[in-house]
Amino acid sequence: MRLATWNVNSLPARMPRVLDWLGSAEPDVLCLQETKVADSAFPHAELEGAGYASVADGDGRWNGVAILSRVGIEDVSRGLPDGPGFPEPERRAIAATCGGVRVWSLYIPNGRALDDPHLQYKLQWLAALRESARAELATGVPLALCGDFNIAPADRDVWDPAQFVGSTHVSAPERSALREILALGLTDLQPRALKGEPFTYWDYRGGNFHKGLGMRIDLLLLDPSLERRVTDVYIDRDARKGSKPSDHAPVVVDLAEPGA
DNA sequence: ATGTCGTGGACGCCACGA
Repeated sequence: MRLATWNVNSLPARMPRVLDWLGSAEPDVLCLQETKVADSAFPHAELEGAGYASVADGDGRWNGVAILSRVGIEDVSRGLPDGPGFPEPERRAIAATCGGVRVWSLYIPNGRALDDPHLQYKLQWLAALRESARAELATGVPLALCGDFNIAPADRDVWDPAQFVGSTHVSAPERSALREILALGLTDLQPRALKGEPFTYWDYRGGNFHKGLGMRIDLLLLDPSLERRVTDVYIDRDARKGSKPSDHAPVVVDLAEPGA
């Protein structure tokens, strides 16, 4: 099974690129974030035409998550149980069982600045995610948490750690909240570094992509049963190139059949 | 470290979020 995650920064704006990518990468399951589309306008039919069933949770201008699958989508759940709001709950989590894997598509709050209330919201959100992950692991169904975590797990996951002192995405509380999730027994898959950089996100501004000024903030967290099945993990850096790209690249994992 | 995006409201630009 090929499983991928991609923050598309507006699905309506990115449909040509997404359809293109589905055709070339042929993922079995694709988690999307920042779809920025209301459920009533979600392009289910167009994706069905490309061979993918889809489920979504979005309310328009901001946020929005979805899961696309060609290996089934069952037991869909929207939102993060007991998650915080800002002030109301936002569309940042959807889960479904696809091909025997419990897949979560997650868009963790940005945090904005270390002294911003949004950072506390982010930490509360991660704590609620940890409790959801704990409950999911207890079911025994293979679990994959996929998405834009808005956290660079280690210093090597940003282009220059010195530039990030005092910023979100690298702070001790954020990294510690992520470590607490991993401590439940999940592995942060390390993608093959293409062109020597492990990044998944490059700001649109300043030609950052071409200068290699990126971050690894899009993560695949797998439980041990899935981690044992991994045959490859990579970032599709080419998807960040060309006309009207997202500012994120897809992260892809290939899983051998269970017991293979 | 920002020179860019995407969205939507009231426009032919601005505010906001990232």
